[in-house]
Amino acid sequence: MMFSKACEYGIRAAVYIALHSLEGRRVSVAEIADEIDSPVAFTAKTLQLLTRNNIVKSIKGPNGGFEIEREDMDSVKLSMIVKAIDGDQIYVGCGLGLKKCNADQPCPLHDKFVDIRSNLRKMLTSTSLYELATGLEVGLTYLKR
Amino acid sequence: MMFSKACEYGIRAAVYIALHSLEGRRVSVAEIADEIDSPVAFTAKTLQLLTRNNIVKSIKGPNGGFEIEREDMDSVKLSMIVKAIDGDQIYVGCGLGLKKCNADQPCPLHDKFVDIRSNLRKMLTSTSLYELATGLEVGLTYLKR
DNA sequence: TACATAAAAGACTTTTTTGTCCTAAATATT
DNA sequence: AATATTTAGGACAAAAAAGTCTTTTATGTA
Repeated sequence: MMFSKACEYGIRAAVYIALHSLEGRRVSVAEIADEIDSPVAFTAKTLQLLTRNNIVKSIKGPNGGFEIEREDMDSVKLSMIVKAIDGDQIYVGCGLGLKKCNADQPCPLHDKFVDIRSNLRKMLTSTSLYELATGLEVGLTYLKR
Repeated sequence: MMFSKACEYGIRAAVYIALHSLEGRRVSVAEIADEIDSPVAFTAKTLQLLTRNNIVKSIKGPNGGFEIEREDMDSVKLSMIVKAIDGDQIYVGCGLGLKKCNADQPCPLHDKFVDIRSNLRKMLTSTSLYELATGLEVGLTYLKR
C-alpha cells in the first residue's frame, strides 16, 4: 500500500525478532521467513540491511540468528526501519512527484498532503518495536495471512 | 511517495487539461507532456486509461486533443483518477502486505493505519479536479519542477 | 582440528514498472 | 479525394523491484 515489499518483510521480520528476543530466544532467517510468510532469501537480504543499520543484531554460527536487545526495542522506531529500507521519500517526496515542491511553490496537492504526511510521520517516529511486539505477544495481532 | 509514476502523470495531466478546458481550449498530448514535464508516449498511454474511464474526453484529428467538461470537473474526484490508474490497493491494502488483515485479525500496524488511511481516502474522494485546476489558474500552484 | 550451523555477500533470474516507437484509425481542411 | 493532424493500440526496450542460488565467512561443539 505504501511500503515496498522489502520494507513490509523488514518490518514484519523485525517485529518477529523482537517478540522472540523478549523470550530470550534467537531466531534464524529460515524460521523468520516461515513465520512471517515471506521468501527466505529475499528476507535474508532485507535483514542484512537492518543489521548494517544496527536495527537488529545478527550472530553467525550454531545457535546464531537474529536478536534485538530489550533497550533497542524501545529506541528503534518504525521510521528507522522504513528509512533503512525504503529511504526517506515517504517523508520528503512530493505526492505528485515534483522535484521542487514546497510551501513556496507547491503542487496542487501539496497542502492536502501536509496533514496526511505529518500523521504518517508522527505514527512512524513514535511507534517502537516494543509496542508492536507486545501486541503480538498477547495474541492481539498477526504477522501472517 | 504514494502513487505510481503513471498515476502522478495522470493526475498532473488531468489537472492541466481541466485548467485549459476552463479557458475553452483543447490540449494535445505533446503540449500536456511538455507542460507537466513527463514522457510523451508514456503520458499518452496513461491518458488512454483516463479516457476509457470517462474521466477526460479525447477528440481525434486536427484541432483535436483532450478536454473535460465543466460539470465533470466537479464530479471527477482524485480518487477516480487514482483508482483508474493504480487500482484500489491504496484504499483496501494492508500496510504490511497481509492478505487478510482486518479489524478481527489485524497486523501490528492495522490500528495505526486506520486514521491515516481514512484521512487519505477522505482527501481523495472529496477533492475535485475543479478545485485543483483553480489553484493552478490563479498561479498558486505548479505542475512542473 | 574437523565439522556443522548460520549469516554475509555477490551473481544471477524473473517480474513489474516505466518508457519508446511504429502503425492504424478518426477527422478537419483544402 | 487527398492530406495533415491528432489520438489509439500494440510491440518492443530499459530500468527497477522482487526473488533465487551459490559461495564465503564466522563461530560453536565434538
